[in-house]
Amino acid sequence: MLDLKFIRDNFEKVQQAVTNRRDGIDLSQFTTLDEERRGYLSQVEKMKAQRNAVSLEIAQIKKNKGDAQQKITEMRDVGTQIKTLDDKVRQVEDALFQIQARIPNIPHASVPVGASEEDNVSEKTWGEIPILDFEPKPHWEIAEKLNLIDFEGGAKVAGSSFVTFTGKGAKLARALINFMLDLHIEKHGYTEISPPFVVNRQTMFGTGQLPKFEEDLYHSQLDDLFLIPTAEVPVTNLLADRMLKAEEMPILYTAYTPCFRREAGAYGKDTKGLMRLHQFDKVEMVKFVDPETSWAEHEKLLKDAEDVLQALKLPYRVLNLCTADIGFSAAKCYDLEVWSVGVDRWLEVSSCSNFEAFQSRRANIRFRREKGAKPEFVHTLNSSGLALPRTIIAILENYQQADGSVKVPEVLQGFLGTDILK
RNA sequence: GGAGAGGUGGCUGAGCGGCUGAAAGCGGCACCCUGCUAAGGUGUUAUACUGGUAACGGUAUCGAGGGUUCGAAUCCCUCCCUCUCCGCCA
Repeated sequence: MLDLKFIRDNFEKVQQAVTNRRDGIDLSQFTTLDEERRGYLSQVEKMKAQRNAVSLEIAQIKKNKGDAQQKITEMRDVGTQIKTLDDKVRQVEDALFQIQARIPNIPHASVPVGASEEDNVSEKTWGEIPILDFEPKPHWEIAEKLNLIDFEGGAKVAGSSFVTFTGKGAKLARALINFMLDLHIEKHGYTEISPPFVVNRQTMFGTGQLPKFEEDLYHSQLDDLFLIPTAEVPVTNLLADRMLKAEEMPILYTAYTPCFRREAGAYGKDTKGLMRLHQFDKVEMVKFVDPETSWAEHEKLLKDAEDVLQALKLPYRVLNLCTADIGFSAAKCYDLEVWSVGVDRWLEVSSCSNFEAFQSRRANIRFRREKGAKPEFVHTLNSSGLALPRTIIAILENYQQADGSVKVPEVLQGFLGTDILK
């Protein structure tokens, strides 16, 4: 969320950002509402000041055993007027907030302006695309043949786009989770968090999923609780309403969680195999940093995510997402895409974003630069490190052998207890 | 699910319906004193919105939302959360 005063003072800039993002939000009411709000506010505050003053007088008069009836009657009227004006203020503020809460973050200057994902800029590629001397199979065929995944079982117990990992497939997922967590904890200095997989409305607001994207979330009406679409949500909000000390930052958290997404509007897309699921596993990294350092931390975060792919020896590229493609809350976002020979395309396995103060303002995560200084909002960042299903796709497809077996990436062999899946 | 206790500033913790934005302590900051170590003294120290170039004002905020009242941290109602005990269950 952007600061109200910032929007007021930089209205053109905000409008430009909205346009560049191809975000449909209509800002035309903002200025009117903002001015209306301040108008009512100054009116009602004057009346409250008067009421406060007269109330003191009444107290004095009563203390001296005088008759305050006249003033009390006057103030009774003022009180009623205050009540009506307060209602108006609230109404206007609600309307204003509806707009404010839906305004996306301002893209950083280094974000390419673009109209669609076509305009994302490839910053680098790493690794060699494997050349197979046989016709590569897609992962769903490999997985089914090796009994790693039960696609029908998932569909039966839950519905389409839910899968069940079985046997070595389940263990491969667990191996990946352990490998990634250990890497981030031991090599990259993150602290492991195992958060709730279910969160309340306020928490979803804090990271920006609400109010705009409610239809993408699984929701329990009875409790007004939501299944998390990413660990970013509970982990970032873990520090909501906190006042951090400058010296405790940066705070680095990593967490494994399942992620639940309704994928509304994506029906019929990527229905084969593991490409797009309603539930998937992911290891996430979250950072809370001093605003001065957040862009450097963003690059380091990207590196931490890349390390996973490099360790797995999977070829990938880094995209700098253009204005039309970055997420609502992000000021800048790199996507990591792995190449997979079976499906013959790039697959997104990580988004690495800097949110600057956009989330911390919503979740009220602050710090003091030094003792006695004014509180400021921290900057938050996060990156997948990585999402499992597409990583598994890439492993199965890129490591497949002519005989139908799959070699296990070296770094996973210890976790999986074997060097070949067959 | 049943019974009880409680939610106040960066933290701990007081607070008869009116001079309480909120005692006290801790912590922080500034200064002073102290010839060592340790300590001691004085002052100062919330946030947001809003008006103003500024100086400086105004308003709000004691879990949330309503209500009573001229006036609510303080009284009433509803809800949320935390803790303790009991029951049930991984």
